[in-house]
Amino acid sequence: MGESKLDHDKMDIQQFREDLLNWFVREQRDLPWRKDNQPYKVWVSEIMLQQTRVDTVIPYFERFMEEFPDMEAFAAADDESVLKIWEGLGYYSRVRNLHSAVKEVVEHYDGKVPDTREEISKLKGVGPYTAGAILSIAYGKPEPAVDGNVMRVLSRILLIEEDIAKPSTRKVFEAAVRTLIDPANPSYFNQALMELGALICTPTSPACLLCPVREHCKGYANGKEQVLPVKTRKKSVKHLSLLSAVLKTADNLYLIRKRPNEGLLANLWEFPTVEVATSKQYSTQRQVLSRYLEKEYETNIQLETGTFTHVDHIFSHLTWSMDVFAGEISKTLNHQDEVRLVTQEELETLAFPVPHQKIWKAYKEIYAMNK
DNA sequence: CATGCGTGGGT
DNA sequence: TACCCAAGCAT
Repeated sequence: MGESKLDHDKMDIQQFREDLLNWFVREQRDLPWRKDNQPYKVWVSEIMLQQTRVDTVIPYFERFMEEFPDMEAFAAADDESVLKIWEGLGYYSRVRNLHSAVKEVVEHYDGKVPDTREEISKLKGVGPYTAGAILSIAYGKPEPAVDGNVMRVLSRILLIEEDIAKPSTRKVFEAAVRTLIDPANPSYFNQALMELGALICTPTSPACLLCPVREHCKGYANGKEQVLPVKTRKKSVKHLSLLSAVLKTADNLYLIRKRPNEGLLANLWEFPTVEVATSKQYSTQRQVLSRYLEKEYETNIQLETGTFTHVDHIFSHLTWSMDVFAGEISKTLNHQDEVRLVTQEELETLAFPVPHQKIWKAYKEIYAMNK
């Protein structure tokens, strides 16, 4: 008597919270964005961490906070600096949206990050996960922050077999978190679930024997920890062949152009590049590229006979196979927004996608112009 | 709801 | 090699 199912679950939930949070207090990693809970820092770190590993983010976060220590500093930054500090981190629309949203907060929220889901969700780039993360970590609010870690961890603990690849499934886990979350410390609860997913309850071969909440785990109890979460995989990637050129004038200026302001690698700079149907012989490639460049830039261009490098790059949804020529431009051209002739030093202040960084690195090594 | 959007690491 | 994965969001 008095041992209703609800009472039993309540007891279990309290023990679960205690075991989880004790583990987190003991084992959490020392990360630069955990030094304090300033909303701005939490916000920046959460945007950087979207689909991105902790080890990758750390140096970016340090540089970011050094250059833009507060929202006012970041709001005042120019677009090129904003893109440059994100160079190599990927998903570049994140920083464009963050810049826009921080300016919005500085100008229309009196410099204070909103503390309700309703208001914070209006900011560009702040979706359901990021809203919950900021609200719980910076403001201590009992809001779910459901990311891939949380879905994996809770699918095992609660033995939830819904397909986590489906967008609608997130709601199931948000409901679960609302039941489980520790009202006394929502910040640690949410972070602990994610930390557990990163350190113990990993995608492959979870370390169940080291798990602080193994006794609460239905997946483990049923021998299903290896088959959870259920996740359907997606489509194959498309392969593209590209020809690219590093073009230099007689007075050592390089031709670069800005990519379109939306879509893949939006607003980043690149060496002139053209897509071709298939990879062909160098002589044919050289002809195709030469014709393209002369038509595009209406200037005389002399390409070297063979390519100086080949770059393969794998994106999440497509691959580039790039053959790259070096060449000379015989005439200068008018400066435009999208096309520029720049010195080596100027070039290196601008943001390039990784494959073009590889091209530039190979070019400098081959033409012995390091330093 | 499905798709596009980066990059680097792991097996 | 060829996947799969990582603190998602906008459209």
